[in-house]
Amino acid sequence: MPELPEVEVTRISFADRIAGAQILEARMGKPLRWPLGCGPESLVGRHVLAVRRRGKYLLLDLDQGLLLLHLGMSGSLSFMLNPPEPGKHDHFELRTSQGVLRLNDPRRFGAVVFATHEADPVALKLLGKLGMEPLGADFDPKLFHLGLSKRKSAIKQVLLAGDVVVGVGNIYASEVLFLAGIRPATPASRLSRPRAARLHQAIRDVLARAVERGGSTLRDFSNAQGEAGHFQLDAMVYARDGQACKVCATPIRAIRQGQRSTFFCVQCQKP
DNA sequence: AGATGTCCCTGGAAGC
DNA sequence: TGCTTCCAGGGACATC
Repeated sequence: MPELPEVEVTRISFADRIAGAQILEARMGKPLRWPLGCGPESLVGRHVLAVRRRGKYLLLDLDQGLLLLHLGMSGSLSFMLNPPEPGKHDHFELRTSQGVLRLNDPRRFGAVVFATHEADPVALKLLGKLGMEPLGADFDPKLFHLGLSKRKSAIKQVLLAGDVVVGVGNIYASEVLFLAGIRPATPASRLSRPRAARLHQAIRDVLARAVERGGSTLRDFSNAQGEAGHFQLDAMVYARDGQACKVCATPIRAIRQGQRSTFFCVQCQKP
C-alpha cells in the first residue's frame, strides 16, 4: 500500500495531534519484520516530540531515543482517542495521553524499531544508504543524473532500490517512467542528461501531487484519521497490460523485473 | 562494489 | 463449494 505519498500523508494526519504526548502503555502483537530492540515497557513515560519522515520510514522523535516505523507492504497507522478493541492484525500500539497510535499490518513486512539516536547503528543500518528525498531541496536534476550514470541496471530497478532517490515504489515507478517516455529496462547509465531531467520532473510532479490530494494509490488507503485519499491515481500503465495505451492505443505490456511486475507502452516509451 | 535472486507473511482472486 | 496456485504497494540479505 504505502509508497512515499501515503507515508507522508499518514505523517501529516497525526504528527500535530501526537506531538507532546506522553506514552502510557506500549504493546506488541505478533512479531513484525524486526524486533523492537527494547522492552515495550521501557517506552512508558517518554514523550513523543515530533514525527518526521525519511524515505518510507516514519521517525517518532522521543525525549529519549526515537522509533523507526515502516509500513511494509500492507501496514497502516491509526491515531484515535477511543479505538475499538485490537484486531488480529494490530501488531503494535502506543497508548498515549493524547490518543492511541496503532499499527495494523496483515502481512507483517512492516517494522517498529527503537534507536537511541539517529546515528545509532540500528538506525544507520536502515537509513544510512537511502538516496535523495524527491520532494526535498537536495533532489536536483544534475545530481540525479550523476547518480543514474553510475548504475548499469534497468532504470526501473534503480528507482525501486531507493539508493539514488527514495520513495518511488512499484506503482509509481511504472507511472513515472511512462510520463518521462523511458522504457523500464533501459540501463540507468544510458540516460542522457535531458532524459534524466525529464524523469526527475516526473517524479517530483507525481509524488507532490499525490501528497497534496491526500495519497491513495490504486487500492485501499486511509491516513491515521481513517480518511481516504483523493488522488485516485488514474494509472496510465500500471496493471493495464493488454489494454490500450491512453495516449496512442498500443496495447500496454507487462514484464517481470526482479520478481516485480512492470508495465509500459512500447510506442510512448523509448529505450 | 554492483547486480541478481530469495525470502519474510497473510489474504484475495483466479483457475480447476 | 473447496482446493490449489499465483500474485500483491518493500527491502534486507546471501551469493556470485
